[in-house]
Amino acid sequence: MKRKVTLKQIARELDVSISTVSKALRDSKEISEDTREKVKAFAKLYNYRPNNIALSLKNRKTKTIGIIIPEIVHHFFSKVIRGIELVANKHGYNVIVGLSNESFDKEVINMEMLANGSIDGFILSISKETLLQQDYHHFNETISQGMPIVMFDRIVNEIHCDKVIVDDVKGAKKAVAKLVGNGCKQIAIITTKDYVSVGRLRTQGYLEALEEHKIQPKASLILKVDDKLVSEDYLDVLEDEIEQLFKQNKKLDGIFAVNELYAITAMKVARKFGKHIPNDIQVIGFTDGVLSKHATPSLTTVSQHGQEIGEKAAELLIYKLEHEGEEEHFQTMVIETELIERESTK
Amino acid sequence: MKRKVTLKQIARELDVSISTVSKALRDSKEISEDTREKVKAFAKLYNYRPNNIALSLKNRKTKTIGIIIPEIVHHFFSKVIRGIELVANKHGYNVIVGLSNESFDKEVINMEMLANGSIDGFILSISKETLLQQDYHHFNETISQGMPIVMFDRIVNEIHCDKVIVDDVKGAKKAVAKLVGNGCKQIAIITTKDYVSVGRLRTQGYLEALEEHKIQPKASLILKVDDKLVSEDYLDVLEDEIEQLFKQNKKLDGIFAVNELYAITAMKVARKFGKHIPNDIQVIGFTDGVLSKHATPSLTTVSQHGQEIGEKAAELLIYKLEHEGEEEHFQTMVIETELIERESTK
DNA sequence: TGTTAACACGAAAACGTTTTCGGTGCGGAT
DNA sequence: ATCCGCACCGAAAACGTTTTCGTGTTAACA
Repeated sequence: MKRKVTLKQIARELDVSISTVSKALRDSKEISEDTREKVKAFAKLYNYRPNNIALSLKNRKTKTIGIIIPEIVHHFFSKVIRGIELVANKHGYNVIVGLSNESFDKEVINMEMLANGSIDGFILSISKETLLQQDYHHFNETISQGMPIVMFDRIVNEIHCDKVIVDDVKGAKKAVAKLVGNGCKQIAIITTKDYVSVGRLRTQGYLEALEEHKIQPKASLILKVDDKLVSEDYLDVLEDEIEQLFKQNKKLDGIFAVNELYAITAMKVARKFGKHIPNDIQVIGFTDGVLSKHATPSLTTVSQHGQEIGEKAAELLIYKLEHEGEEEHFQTMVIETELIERESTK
Repeated sequence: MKRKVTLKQIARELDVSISTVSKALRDSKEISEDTREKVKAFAKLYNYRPNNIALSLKNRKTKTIGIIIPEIVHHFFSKVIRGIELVANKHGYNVIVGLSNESFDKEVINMEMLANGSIDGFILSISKETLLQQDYHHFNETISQGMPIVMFDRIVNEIHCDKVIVDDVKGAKKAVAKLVGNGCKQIAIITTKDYVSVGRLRTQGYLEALEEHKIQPKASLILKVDDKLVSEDYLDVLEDEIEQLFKQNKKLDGIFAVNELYAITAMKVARKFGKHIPNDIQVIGFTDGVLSKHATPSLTTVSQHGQEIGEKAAELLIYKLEHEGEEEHFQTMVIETELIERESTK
């Protein structure tokens, strides 16, 4: 077991000073051709690589980006990570991920752990619990310490930082307009409780679309599920609630669901009620997921372009990191959604 | 913007030495009650937190685990990460992830980037390209530098390190035995080309199960797809190949697929051929995926317990890290698979 | 011969910690 | 008066770099 070789060891072996070795390796003109060659040869032989930690300490830059997300077993979030990793790597950065698991405490702890020198900046999506408690002190504190943050998807306006979001309202409008255009008269929405920003925005889009098409919204067509139900364990409860929706609206012929699972479950319920998709009832989901593509029938969906979100977020952050000291100016980037038409609509 | 406060600043403000501050904060008996209180109060006021990088440099430990996986947009891998993160955090470790994207070069580059001091050890799953080229020098090099590695899922026996795997052979046998037990006479396997270890092992399990039940394997029942086809873009090609399988075996009544996508696609093809699942043909997949659960019909599958794999891998690694110097002894941990029965089998 | 400039290299500081090893001052014992 | 021990604190090294500044040697030049 040969430990990693350091400048000091090379210096000792070659009987020169540490500075000479360092300079030689960095091709400084100060060092004679002769010693430069000698040092380089030796370094190559022993496979010398500068120690990242020492460099980080010296430069006060870690070349590392911290990611905090609520959950990683999730198609959307993993796509975002992929996007971040892609451009981070291209710029010589690494990514270190922390999972909040939708918990406020874990979010805070994770951020504190990373903020003490381990990373140069954050890219994050806020946990549900944090959104619920509306306690954002940890974001403000890290920002005030000079550490830039980029938020994506689940954001809050109060925080002064760069943001990358999807136009949830517009995406939802597109979907609902599609249903209307396809002849649906009774369009329901299956959404989450209001405190999660994206649920609220998509509901807003639903309402706006109805209004634009002069359709009176009906309370019975708006199903707000507790979003613990996304966690796959409460599937039965979710199914029950959707069944109620069907029973209360016999003439239901269109469903817009704010996520993939709700949509898939709605299709399952529809089938149970003997309704044919898309002839009797049409369904549109909202997500980047893998379920939509491979379900039967495959699901028409509003794609969020998770990877692109990640890429943009990383670009914004890295720009901030490499242009420090310039006047602060935060932007909110909106990624266009795309309606991907599949078999669940006409 | 107030930068993070350091020991030196506290020392200057309080007119004591750096050492005194450090000791006071760590409750050293060397420092008088008085100054201890004073220092602590000041530190608390300015929200002092020791700089991780400096600590890492001093201790030559980063308390960080490097993960290298081929792909993150993948249910199995993200579950593994979740497991790793869980126990890592419990022990005060962070995780930093690198994606090889199934490329040998990216795997090497990522490892080199992290091995220079950024992390204490690796948890990784080998990329397909690496398995194909059988070039494992980067693993051996990092190990010989004293950095422990734990491999999971896709491993090679040549490398001397801890490993966490699923009993692919046994899992496959369970699945095929189930099909046999359910009365299937013509059981096909849809698998990958041989160089990916898991595909090979699962095929082996398939063959062993047949043998145990005195069934002659037939070459036409073994479909080896190029595994670029998992990438969702070659779906049509995959579908074609499976159609050929159906055409060549009119009496096909059981399918064992080595991953979720193959299984789902097989069900799609079956439906196209007018076969009813599970009455005419039964299907079993191999994975932890989300598709299986929500497909119609839902898919009977061999679960790999990805999260548990991650947890065990992290435990192995952390044990190694915290018991350095003890005699080397590598173990290979086998996580039991579980056959989850759903609607695609009788 | 004395001055200067170029060249080649080393010492040391700095990044932020922790820890070892010495102090200093003081009270009590001899 | 001398010595010892104790309580309290600081200097300095160490982790591995990079970089600034200084210094010695040599050759060129007046």
